[in-house]
Amino acid sequence: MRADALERRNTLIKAARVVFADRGHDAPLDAIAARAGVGIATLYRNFPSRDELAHAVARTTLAEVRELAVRGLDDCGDDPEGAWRRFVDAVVELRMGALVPALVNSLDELPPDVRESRELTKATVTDFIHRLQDVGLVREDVVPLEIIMGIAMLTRPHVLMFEDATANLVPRLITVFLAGLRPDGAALPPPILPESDVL
Amino acid sequence: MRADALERRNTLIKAARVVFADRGHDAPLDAIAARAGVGIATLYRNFPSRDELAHAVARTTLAEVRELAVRGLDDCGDDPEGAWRRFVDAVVELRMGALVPALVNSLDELPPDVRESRELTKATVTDFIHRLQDVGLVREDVVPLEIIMGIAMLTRPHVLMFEDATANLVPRLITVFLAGLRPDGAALPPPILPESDVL
DNA sequence: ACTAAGTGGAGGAAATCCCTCCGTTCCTTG
DNA sequence: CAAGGAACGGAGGGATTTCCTCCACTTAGT
Repeated sequence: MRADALERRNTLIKAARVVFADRGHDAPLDAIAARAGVGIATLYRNFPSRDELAHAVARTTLAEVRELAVRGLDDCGDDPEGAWRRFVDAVVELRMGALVPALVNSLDELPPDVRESRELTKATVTDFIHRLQDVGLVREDVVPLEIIMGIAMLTRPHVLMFEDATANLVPRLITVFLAGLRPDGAALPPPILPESDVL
Repeated sequence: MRADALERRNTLIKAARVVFADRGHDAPLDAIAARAGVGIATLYRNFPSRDELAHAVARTTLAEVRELAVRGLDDCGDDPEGAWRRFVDAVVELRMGALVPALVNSLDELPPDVRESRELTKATVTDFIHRLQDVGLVREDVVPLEIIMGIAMLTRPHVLMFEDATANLVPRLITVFLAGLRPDGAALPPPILPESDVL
């Protein structure tokens, strides 16, 4: 494969991740090509179908999440609290909210390697959270899956819901959510949210 | 206005609320008419544009939320905890998640009465939450608006994201969120979430 | 029973999105 | 540095979805 072609391919995957995150799993493919600064044909040549593109995104994202969880587990000895916070922040940054449909909708036709990656990631994240529960940072009456789902729900595509406001809002909501996950209450960073006119 | 026509109009508003909640603010109007058991023409006769329909939904929903907040304030003396929980449950039931775009996207062209209703509801809910903060049920470092937004985010349309699983998931996530809002930690109902294959 | 208000849904118009095709560009290798 | 082929871009026809009008028919109300 030609070097520049490979680079474009990766650019496409990155663009797809952003566009999926911003506009949902159904975003027009043209928008992805445009964001990648690439012709629509290039997209189709690399990923004949939307699913294949989504799977490519899933592969890299799942790998990243897994790596984050591994690192989290490593850091658990020293500073579990920091490890947890860093993990969540990074996962939020990845905004896998829009990815869920691709991983769930057609569970059966999921390519084996993606499915495998999914299981692996799930297992590692579960380990990590169980560890946090052992240490007493996360309440016991919560299933790891729920935590992931909560983060996913809170980081789902906004579709211009509130534009600027959201930038500060989501991290705040995540923090509240995290506080709700603790056996004790946890402090919150000060609200940056402007007294907007929303609602 | 003829009696049966009025009834159909209300049916349409109810149907619109459900469909908007299920499929988002962009749901096809045909789907709404179908759910109301009514021809598409009837919808257009009553609501010439999508916005007018959305505004009608907003009017009734805002009024309901306001009434809930008023009741919450009333019950605050006896049983603030129960009042809060009942309020949240009811608001979750209303699923105003999908309504937000209609109230935010074109803030300027919002019909005066809707805008007014919005302000009124906002004020009452804010009062309610401030009261809860005074009583020590809700942490002080959170803005009422954020709470509403959190609930809205967690109750946004799922679009078949996980179907059954979600039914149990959302209330659980709300509970975690509420726990995160408390100065202390709060207990959680037991997880009903099946060990699904999701993610 | 009469009338006017109200209804349903077919179907053309419009918008969106998909995806192929082919002339052009630019890596790469010798 | 030139030749060959890999890779590109984007126009545009086709398919799909959604909109929304139009009019023959139905029904509430007096």
